[in-house]
Amino acid sequence: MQHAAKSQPEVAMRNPIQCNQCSMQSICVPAGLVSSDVELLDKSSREPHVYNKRAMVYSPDQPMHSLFAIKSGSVKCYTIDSEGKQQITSFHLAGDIIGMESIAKGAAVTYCEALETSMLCEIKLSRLFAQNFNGVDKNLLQLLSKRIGQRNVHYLNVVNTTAEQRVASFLMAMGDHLHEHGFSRQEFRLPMTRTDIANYLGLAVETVSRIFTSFKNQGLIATQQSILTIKNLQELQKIAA
Amino acid sequence: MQHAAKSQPEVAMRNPIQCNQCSMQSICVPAGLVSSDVELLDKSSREPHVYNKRAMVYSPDQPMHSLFAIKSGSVKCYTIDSEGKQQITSFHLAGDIIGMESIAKGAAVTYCEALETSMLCEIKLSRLFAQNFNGVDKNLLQLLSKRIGQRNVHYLNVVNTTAEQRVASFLMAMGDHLHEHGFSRQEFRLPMTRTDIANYLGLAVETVSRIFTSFKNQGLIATQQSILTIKNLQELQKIAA
DNA sequence: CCACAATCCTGATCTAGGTCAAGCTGTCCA
DNA sequence: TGGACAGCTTGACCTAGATCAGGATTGTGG
Repeated sequence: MQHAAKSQPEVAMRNPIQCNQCSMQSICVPAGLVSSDVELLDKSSREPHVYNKRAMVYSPDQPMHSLFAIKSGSVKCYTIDSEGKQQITSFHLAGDIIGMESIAKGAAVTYCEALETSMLCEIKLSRLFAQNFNGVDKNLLQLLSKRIGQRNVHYLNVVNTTAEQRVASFLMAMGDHLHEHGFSRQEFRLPMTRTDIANYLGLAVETVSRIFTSFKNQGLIATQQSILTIKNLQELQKIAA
Repeated sequence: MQHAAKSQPEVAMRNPIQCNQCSMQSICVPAGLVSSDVELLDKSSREPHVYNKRAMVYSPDQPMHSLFAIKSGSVKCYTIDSEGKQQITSFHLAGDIIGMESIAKGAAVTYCEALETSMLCEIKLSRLFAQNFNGVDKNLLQLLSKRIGQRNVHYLNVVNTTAEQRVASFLMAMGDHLHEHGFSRQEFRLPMTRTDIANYLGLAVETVSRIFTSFKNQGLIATQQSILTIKNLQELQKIAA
């Protein structure tokens, strides 16, 4: 992800990192493969594709037999309801694998749009299955299982919680995710708009804005442009709980 | 599930149905196996276990390397928050496979409790993997993928919707699920309390109760005890949308 | 078959957060 | 370099649904 403290810009775009050198190896689908197996991966599974801000990665009903690994940047997944209103189901940052909910149908079930210039690797399922890599299925299975758990956690964060709790746990989740991928937990860029955050959390923009202001006044966070600093992790955590 | 129109009580308990005769075959994990393979399944994967009302199927952190297929009855899955309050993440009826979110951790992440006398088959993952059944992994994968999609749908039904919409789409979802498994879409038993429904949908019990009454007054539904009849599917659907 | 506990319903208030309106800030391009 | 536009903030008001309180049903164990 385009990040304040540790950004890796177009370099990787011109010199694609091999899977066995990739920083995402431990979380990527090929995780658990010995390095020699990685070589066998389809070339298209190794070369990241660049998406500009607002570019669509996939759309509902589009046939899809791949997952995508986000090497850098971020995306939002959303559906459009009967009144044409966007409803965001998830945000994904560098280090995430997306598209898991498409496997059942063989086609995308949501829109997926880049929030900023992003690099994604396409991982073709057919290759994974055909080459019958040892351990791949089990890894994939664990990945999907984990995702179900994450969806449950997000659900719990939204149902039966106050607006303050939702925003606090959203910020904590962002920090935790980035931290897991070697970035700072307390200082990062929010690639999505307040409107997107509000939509995702089931709140009005105004509410999100007010809560940000309130958190700033309490000295819990600081912002300048889209850079967010968590100044009091403990207290924010307490609110999120 | 214990059902008004089509119930299958203790019979199956005493004479366990073989997997290849089981009505759930098409949705169960062994789906896609040829019948001869089914014979190889662990005996424990074929004999349903009976859980009485309020019996716990599993609890968080309990080591778990199985899925459970609900042959009859129903369960609720929930977590307990920091204040000791129960928060229901999902209900499951006959025909559902549960425990998918436990695969990643190798241990349960929620409580799972029978809502009524229920029969569940334990499906050991180790057996499925060890015997390396052809097609099992792919089926499992599709199952998990589908579940992620379902979790998203439920999330969308709760975020940014009115109380009326939530209750309507909850009832529709119940009907649809039962219909998929050969039961009546419009007349069924609600095995969970209003309190449980409210908790699941992020509402107060009183609100759920009022909406049930309102739907009754509008002639959309009828209830007697826990039997619910959807009298105007179209209208209810319209509200749910 | 009765009693008592759980569940369900209904009415009266209260409030978190939505909605509406308007001003502010930053950024992009002519 | 100055609109114009998208995003953000703030204030005033208003409603959906929570909370509180009580009463009606149900169903369950002794």
